[in-house]
Amino acid sequence: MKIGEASARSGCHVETIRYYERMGLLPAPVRNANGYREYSEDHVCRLIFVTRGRDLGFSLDEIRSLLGLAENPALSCADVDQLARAHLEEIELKIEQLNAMAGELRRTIAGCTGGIREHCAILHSLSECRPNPGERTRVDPHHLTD
Amino acid sequence: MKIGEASARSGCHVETIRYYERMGLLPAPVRNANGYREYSEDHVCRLIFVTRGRDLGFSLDEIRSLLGLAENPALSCADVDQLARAHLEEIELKIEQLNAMAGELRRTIAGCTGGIREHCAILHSLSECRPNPGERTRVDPHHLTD
DNA sequence: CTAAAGCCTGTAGTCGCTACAGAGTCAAGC
DNA sequence: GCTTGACTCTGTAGCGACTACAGGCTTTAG
Repeated sequence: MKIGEASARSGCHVETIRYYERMGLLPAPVRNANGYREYSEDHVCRLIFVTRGRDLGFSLDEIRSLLGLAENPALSCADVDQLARAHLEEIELKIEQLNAMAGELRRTIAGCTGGIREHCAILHSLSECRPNPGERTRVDPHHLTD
Repeated sequence: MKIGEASARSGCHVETIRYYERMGLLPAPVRNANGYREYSEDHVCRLIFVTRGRDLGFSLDEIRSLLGLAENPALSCADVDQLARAHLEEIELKIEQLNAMAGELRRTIAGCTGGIREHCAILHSLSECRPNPGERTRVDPHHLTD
């Protein structure tokens, strides 16, 4: 099948498929006479593997590891398990941080009367000068969804 | 004060301070004879404003808006409020998605016996070929903290 | 036969920084 | 006075995971 069909079957944009090939996550398919990529079922399965890993929040690097593990039957499942556990911890941390952010936002919104600017709790809370705040953690607000 | 002190006072890396200036989030400070930037208390406050907005998950663009609102006393608090509410919704969505991810990871981890590869639930769950999966959402797993 | 859709390569843009390179400046110690 | 190291400057390139072109080819549908 051509890249368009592989895209439809895997749910992966064509540009992303070519990107994964460049990144070494997808083996380069054979080309037919006109130079078009010709994909097999295996490619689609692999694309789904990658896509599904991304959905679970794994980085491409982690997925590369998972693919390596999946293709080396001599290795034990424990490696995979450990990767997943580490990843779960990261996600849990992130949820915690987001909950903290949401709580703070709710508080500041609750303090806002929707009226006069001088009393706006949000701007006030943002403007508050904290001397020597020290190290802070920060959560990336972007790319909520594709 | 020089950029190093502004950095210490605001908790913002020096490179980030210069970056915010380039991005128009921080007014360019005066320069003294040697060309060094000379910051005022106001600059530090503004840096803290930006930093705090980032901590709450606002994008630099949103912070630019907030700064505009904060500096235009004619505008009502309602604009600020709306921005914050929209942002809160995004965060709540993100938490939901992360919870779903965590749940799925926990399930696959629970199914893993830690033993023989053929029975590894994680690899199996990733490999599962789903025909025509349709549109999926995806959460960026990166930049948990700085 | 023609127009649109699909495919190709290569490169640049996104976001919010971070990390250099290569140069100048300044304060402290010898 | 001289050296050393810390600080500052500008400018540019890199990160991750794509996305979006430009400019050209091929295939397909009407």
